[in-house]
Amino acid sequence: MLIGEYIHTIDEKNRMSLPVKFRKEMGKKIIITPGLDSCLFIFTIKEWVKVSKKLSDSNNDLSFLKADQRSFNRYMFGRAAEVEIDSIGRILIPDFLKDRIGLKDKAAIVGVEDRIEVWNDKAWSQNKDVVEKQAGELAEKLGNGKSL
Amino acid sequence: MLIGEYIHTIDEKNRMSLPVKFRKEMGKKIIITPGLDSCLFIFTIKEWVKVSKKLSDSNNDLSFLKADQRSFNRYMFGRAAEVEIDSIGRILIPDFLKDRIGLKDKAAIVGVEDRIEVWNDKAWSQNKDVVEKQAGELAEKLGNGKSL
DNA sequence: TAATCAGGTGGGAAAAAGTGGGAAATCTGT
DNA sequence: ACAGATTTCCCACTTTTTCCCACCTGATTA
Repeated sequence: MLIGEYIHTIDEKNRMSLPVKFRKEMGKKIIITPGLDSCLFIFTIKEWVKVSKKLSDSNNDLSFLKADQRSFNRYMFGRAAEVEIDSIGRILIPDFLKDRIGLKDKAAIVGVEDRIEVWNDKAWSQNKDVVEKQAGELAEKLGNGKSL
Repeated sequence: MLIGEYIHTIDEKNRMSLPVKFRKEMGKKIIITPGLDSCLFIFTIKEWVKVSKKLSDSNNDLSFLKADQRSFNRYMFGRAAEVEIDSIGRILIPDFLKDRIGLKDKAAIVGVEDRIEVWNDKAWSQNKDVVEKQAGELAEKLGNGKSL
C-alpha cells in the first residue's frame, strides 16, 4: 500500500526520484496521467489496466452523458504517459504534465493507497490546510455509515 | 489492550521510545497517521488493515472520482507512514506529522483500547481538563444508547 | 548503602537515499 | 551527412537515515 508524503526536487533535466518506499511496488514502468484536483496521478501498469477498464465500462458510475465520458477519457488517456524508472529510481515528468500543475523544482509525492499523487509543493501544503479543516466532518459522516 | 499515558521525549533525530507496556502488542512495525482532533493515531498493522478496508470499502472502486473521497483518502493515506520499531523500542515520527500537531520535544503517549494516540504534552493536559468536565455527560449519552 | 536492573535518552560511524553533472548516444532539421 | 540540440547512462558528491553502543536515572534488592 502506498502511503506517506515526500518532498523531492525536480532537476533541470526533469528528473525526479521516487521515494524508495514506493519503488518496489511500482515495478520498472509506471503510467503518469493528469489527475484530479491540482495534481498528477501515477499508477502501476497493473492498476492502470484496472482503472482504464472501469473508465471505459459504461456500466460503472460514470453513467453520465456519453459526450462527457468521451471528454473525460480524452483527458485521462490522451494525456497519459508510460514512463520508465531509471536504474537509480528516477522518472522523467513530461513537460505538458508539469505545466498542467505548475510544477517547478519542488514536488510533493504522496502515496494514496493504490496510486501516487504528484503536487506542486506549495499547492500540496495549501491543500492540506484546507482538508485538515474538513477532516473531522468527513470522518463523522463515515462514522455514521454514510459514504462520502 | 492499550491503556495508560506516558510522557516521553522526542530527540533531534525524531526518535521517540514507545512505552514498554505497549511494545508487545504493537509488533515490529506500526502505522502512524494523522488522527482526528489534535493528535496522531498509531495502529498495529493488523488494525490498520481493518481501518483502511473500511475506508476504501465505504465507496466503490473508482473512489478517486468523488471529491470528498479524494480529500479524505489523501488525509488518511497520504499522511500516514509505516514505521519500524527499532531494536530498543523507538519509532521515528515523520516531520509532516509532528508539524500537524505542533509536536516539539515532549509527547504524551496514550493507550486508547486498540490504538495509541500521540499528543503534544501541553495539548494533552489541556484536553484532559476539558474532557474531565464532560465525562459524566458523555457517559450519560452513551448509556442512553445514543451515539455521541 | 552500594550494586543491579530496567526503561529511557543521546551520539558517533556506517549505510542509504537523494541530487547534480559530464560524456556518450540519439534525435532533429537542413 | 553533418551540426546542434536533446536524451540517456553512468559516476560522484552531499545529506539524511540507520545501526549500534554507551550513558543516565530511578527503582529494587542483597
